[in-house]
Amino acid sequence: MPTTVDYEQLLREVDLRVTQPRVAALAAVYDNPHADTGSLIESVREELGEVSPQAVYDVLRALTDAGLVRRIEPAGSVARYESRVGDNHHHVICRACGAIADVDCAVGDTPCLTASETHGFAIDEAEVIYWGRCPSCRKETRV
Amino acid sequence: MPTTVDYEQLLREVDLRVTQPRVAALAAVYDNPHADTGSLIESVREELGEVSPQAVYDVLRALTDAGLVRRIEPAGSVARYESRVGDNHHHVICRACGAIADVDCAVGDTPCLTASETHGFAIDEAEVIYWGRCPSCRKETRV
DNA sequence: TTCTTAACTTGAATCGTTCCAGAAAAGCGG
DNA sequence: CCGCTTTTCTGGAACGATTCAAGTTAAGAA
Repeated sequence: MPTTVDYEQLLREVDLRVTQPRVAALAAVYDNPHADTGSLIESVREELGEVSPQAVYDVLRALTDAGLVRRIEPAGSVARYESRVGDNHHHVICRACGAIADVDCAVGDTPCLTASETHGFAIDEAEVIYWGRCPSCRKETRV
Repeated sequence: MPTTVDYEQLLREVDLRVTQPRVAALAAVYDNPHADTGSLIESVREELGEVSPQAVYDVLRALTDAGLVRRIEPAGSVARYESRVGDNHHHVICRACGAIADVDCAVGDTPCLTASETHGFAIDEAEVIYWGRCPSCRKETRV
């Protein structure tokens, strides 16, 4: 579990000024995987008191641009953020409740990076989303 | 190239009433692959005259629910629709201009359907998006 | 044709997100 | 430690895609 000092270190490494909202937002993303912006705003507020939503939006954008966090936008959902970056993992999402879980690459490190026909595109990332139903939603349907 | 009769046939097959907006919207999706809702509304209006945006929204939802068209929502983009359904193909999207092209499955029919660790999820679809730069945007950068 | 149901119109509302101008704070050189 | 410069944060408003609600119209069955 990273400490405040670790978060400050991460920020400095990407030339971002160390501010309370940034440290708190970074910690919130680490503590709440796949959380949406609203949840993160709440987390930051629990830590620091009143903070404007726009500040959190700005911070998340800065963190995303710097590569410290990853923004994911599943269809039919609001933007979500996660702290795992650069390891080429994917996601499995429940159609019913929207729950998200991490899935490591099925085949080696960059499995789907090789499309059959690229139409001349220079591909730099393959994003994979597995759609299905999570365990608890499967139970509910059976009842 | 399907005709109006073909579209009517498709609608009847899924127990949807045949209406002018529906036929026009279905034709629009076939004629404009990966078009967003706004473009489809325009296409329908060129065909039928004044049609309310909500009608097109409703029609597209009905067509999507019926499985006649597929709705895709790339991150950072509005909803788009395509007529290719049920063939498990994927997409390559340009980060710069948002252009979308179809990509057939790299490995057989259901390549990525086998995640390494499913967390108990019942997976029914694997959605793959290849992110990169399209040929024309690559040219622009070089200049 | 007549009836029933589904579909369309009109109008407004919602919600996540972004933009703007001004105030505040952090970092840095002195 | 002090003041300056730059960046960030605040507060408010705006935006745009999508959805909701109520009433009217049209499609398909009897």
